[in-house]
Amino acid sequence: MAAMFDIKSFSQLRAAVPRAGGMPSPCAACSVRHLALCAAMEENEVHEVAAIVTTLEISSGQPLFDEGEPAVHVFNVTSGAVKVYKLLVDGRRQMTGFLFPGDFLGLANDETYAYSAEAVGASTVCRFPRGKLEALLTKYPKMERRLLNMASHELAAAQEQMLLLGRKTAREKIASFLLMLSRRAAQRELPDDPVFVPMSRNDIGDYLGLTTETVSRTFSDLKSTGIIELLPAGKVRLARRQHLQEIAEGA
Amino acid sequence: MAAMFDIKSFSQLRAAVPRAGGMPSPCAACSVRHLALCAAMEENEVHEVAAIVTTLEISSGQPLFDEGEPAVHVFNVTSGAVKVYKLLVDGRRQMTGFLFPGDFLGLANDETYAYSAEAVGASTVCRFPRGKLEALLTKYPKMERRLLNMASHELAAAQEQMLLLGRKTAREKIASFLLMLSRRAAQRELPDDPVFVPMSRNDIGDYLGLTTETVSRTFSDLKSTGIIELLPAGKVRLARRQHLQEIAEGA
DNA sequence: CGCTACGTTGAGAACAATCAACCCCGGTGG
DNA sequence: CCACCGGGGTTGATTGTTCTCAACGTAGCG
Repeated sequence: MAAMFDIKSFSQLRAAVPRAGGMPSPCAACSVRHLALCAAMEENEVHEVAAIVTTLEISSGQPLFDEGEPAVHVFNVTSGAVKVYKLLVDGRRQMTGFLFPGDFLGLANDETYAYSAEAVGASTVCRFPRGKLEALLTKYPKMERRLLNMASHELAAAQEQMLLLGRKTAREKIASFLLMLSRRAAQRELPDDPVFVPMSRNDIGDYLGLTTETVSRTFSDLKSTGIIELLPAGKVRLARRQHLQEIAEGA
Repeated sequence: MAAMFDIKSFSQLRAAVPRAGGMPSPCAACSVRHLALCAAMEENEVHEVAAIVTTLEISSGQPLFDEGEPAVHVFNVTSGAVKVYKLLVDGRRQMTGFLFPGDFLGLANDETYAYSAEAVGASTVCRFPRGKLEALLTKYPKMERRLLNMASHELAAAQEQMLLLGRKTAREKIASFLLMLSRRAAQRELPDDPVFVPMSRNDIGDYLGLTTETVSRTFSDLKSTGIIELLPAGKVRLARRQHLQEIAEGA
């Protein structure tokens, strides 16, 4: 298979953010506002968000923050993808999520981040100072409600992932993973059938609790059964989606 | 080993809730208020919570709700313990959490519960109609903030559990589990060294992504190494806590 | 007083991990 | 310009941890 990740094809994940350099309000033109925290805000209120936000361009592999650092910022992904993970002392890694445009990260009860985050391919995020965001949440309870909803969604996703990690076979894990990527792409109005898989086999393994080799073998296996097709540039066609769905559910 | 669970010893989990039958405000005397959602409320405000709450006595094994049911209520555990889990179609089960007094459950973005919940031993919970609680959250933003904090804590715990499920060995899982129980008991000012383990080997297995047999073998193994001691009535002494800690962290 | 549920232990099987070789592609520097 | 190098992916052979199947003990309950 061709390299799973290259910058050119990765651009398909980038939501277009048409704005002139130095424009004061990146939020007004934000293409993922309907998915993000800011969905709670009216047109005439977003400037208050814009006032505290910094837009950052993150190049591939660059960290946003590391586990244990003081949690001074929270983030919203606006283009590209971000992976978040935890490590054991001997280096074993568990990816706890892949985040796409509109997704939120950095919530911490503690004063430090509970996980590390880094860009998968070139990405952009908007960054909020934690204190200022909290002030905004206090001023706009509907924004806080929105955040609670997002956290609650995340919690449901985390529980689904626990089911996957604890009880599914390698085959079921990969099937679930591909369908999850497809569903999330559809939500963002990106191509969801030849679905774009921007992360490496190793990253996928660390997300699903498998090794690189098992991920690779399982892809090959699903391919040889005609359930998926591996296309160039990291795209995967879900040739028999219904069958894939059944595998994912453990049927 | 003696049965891991019996009603008599289970009573140690019950926080004393001294109140006369039919008293109007169970919340005023609630012994876990400082841990629960109501921690956000002042003395003179709890009656508003009491007005919408119903206190339920749940006997061992009785369900609170099942995955997929309309999510009309949310709950706060006040005594005993509750297990929450998800199922695959063929019956494989993943426990997504064990909840103790003060813990909250039933958050659902969707209109249906994303998981099932049932009592582990006789327990009591207080039940809120979802709509009325939401109204209260709107009236008292500090309560909503409290809920967000609780959700955020849960999220961190879920991520920790993903690390466990995806990357830890059986031995590491059991060590982590025992320490988690001990920590949570300490938070509730219950005995944390001979720690009380109220759930069955099977429940533990479904929480840790292991089989009953592996759980049992691993307990035996830790015991024969002198790291833990299995006491009657489901109590476990963490004889070498530091060592257990190192195992849990993967050292 | 047997029955059932739970726990323990053993033997063997199986799924995924590990160790290893190889390919392909892209980038780099001689 | 092309050979080298390194990262990612695939595939094979073997190992090993955990699962499965099975037997048995014990405690509590009807």
